[in-house]
Amino acid sequence: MTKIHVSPGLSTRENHTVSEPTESLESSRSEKLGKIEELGLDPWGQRFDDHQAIAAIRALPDDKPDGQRPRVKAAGRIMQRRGQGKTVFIDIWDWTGRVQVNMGQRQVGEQGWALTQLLDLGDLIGVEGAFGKTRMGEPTIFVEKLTFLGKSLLPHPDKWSGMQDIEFRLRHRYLDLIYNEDVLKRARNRVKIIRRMRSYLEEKGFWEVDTPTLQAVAAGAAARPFTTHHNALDIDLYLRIALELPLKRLLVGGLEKVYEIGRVFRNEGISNKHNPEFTMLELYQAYANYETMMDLTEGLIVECVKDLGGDMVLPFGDKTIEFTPPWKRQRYGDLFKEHVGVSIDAVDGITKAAQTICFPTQGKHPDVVVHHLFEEKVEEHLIGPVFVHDYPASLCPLTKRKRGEPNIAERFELYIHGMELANAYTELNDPVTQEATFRQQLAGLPEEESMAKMDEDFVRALRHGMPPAGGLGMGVDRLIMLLTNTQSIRDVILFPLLRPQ
RNA sequence: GGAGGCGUAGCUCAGCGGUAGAGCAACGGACUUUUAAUCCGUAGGUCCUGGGUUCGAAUCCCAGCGCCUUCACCA
Repeated sequence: MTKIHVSPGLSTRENHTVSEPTESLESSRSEKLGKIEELGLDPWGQRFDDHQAIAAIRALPDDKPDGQRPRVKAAGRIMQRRGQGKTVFIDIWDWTGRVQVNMGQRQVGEQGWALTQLLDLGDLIGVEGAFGKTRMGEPTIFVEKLTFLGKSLLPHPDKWSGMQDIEFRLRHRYLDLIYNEDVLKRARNRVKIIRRMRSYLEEKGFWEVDTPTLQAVAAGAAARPFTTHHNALDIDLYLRIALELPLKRLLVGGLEKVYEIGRVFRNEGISNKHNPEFTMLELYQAYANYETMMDLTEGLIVECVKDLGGDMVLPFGDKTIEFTPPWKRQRYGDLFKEHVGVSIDAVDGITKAAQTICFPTQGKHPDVVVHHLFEEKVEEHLIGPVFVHDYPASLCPLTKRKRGEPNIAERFELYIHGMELANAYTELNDPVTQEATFRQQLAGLPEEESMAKMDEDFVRALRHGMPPAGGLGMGVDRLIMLLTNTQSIRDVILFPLLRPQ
């Protein structure tokens, strides 16, 4: 991509090399790279041991008199440069912070000073020297030894305006991390949240397992899968759409508490709440039920919130979310009555309510109408966190029924800020019902149309006896959105899917 | 997939029918405590792509591509 022009009107200046006027920005940096080599230095750097985090250096006392100043060693990227004749001030940045360093001609030696002249914004350097303050009061590393650690051949974004263009940021996330502070902070918080999830589940006695991403049948959820192909076996395979069925097989195998935090792939639309690949937490606990899952879910998220800083009230957009436990637990039917104004089994009232929002009811199962009304009228009020539980059974055919209430399924969804964040059941462990329901769902649908897939092997596993169990699925990306006040899923996923350019 | 918006220098943006502009970055020069350093000088463009209208298009029109917003779809 480098443009190299040979212009006929070469410079008339003498005694030193002048860069070509038409030369690209990149090749002037390439020239400097050559000059760094001529100094006998490695323009791509070498191992640089025992450097300190910039934040740690900045925490050191900076008010000692010359001679008693702490010795420090740092590595980082050049963010700004202010020349002042025979001294130069450079801001270097690492993932903990930013600090000013000073190179004086006398202090860094002949080679160091020659190197200083070749430094560009974006280059990586290592510095060693004393840490103190300048006359202007700025904490500064006064460099005595300068080490070159890596050349940036391409110019970096504007030091002041940074990167604004969203597309540019997404396609150059590595620069976004450097130049937009929030991006690194959010990535950091994502790491913290997932780390705390793992440690919490470890404390509770769960095993983390890995189950296949490539599957012969993409089952466990109603979603369109991605297709791929295995050459040696000459078979089509699917990328998983859920973690559920392999994990439940492990329940059959005697693993009483298992979970997986893993990527699932759904070949569907993209929006600020949907990425084609996203991270799910699914966990299953033998001899438990959906109430066990409520306690566990609440504990898990509360611990994550604590770990982010301890404040139980977090901002989200123009609202705040109060995470202090215990969270509300409300029956689906009660919420429906409260916000729609009619009872969940009052068919006439429901039809009338549906008409007020112009939702056609003809030929529809009453519970389908009920759920549409729920989404329209109730969800927006669920700022929560709130566990909505005891769903109409027809909405969740693969869930165990409540004892003595055959029309109610033991399921909850956790709502926070109107968003469905987690979904949990008392798992159906009856293979006969499971298979019948599968078949009923598939009835009359051509293979391609149906998004719910029959997994014969899974039903066989159930026939060997799966313990009664509670199961939970949670959208990890969405949880991170809520806990980090992020409106778009693309900003909690480092590399969201973009159309190739 | 529908509707709307955006796409101009490496980055951030202005220009919206009459020679392509600014700040930062870059290049040459001055300056040993600056901090968005300053000062003097220089260079930098497929105005997203392709058509059309016009004497003349970055600008107006059409199509395409990409991104954003929103709706639809989505356990």
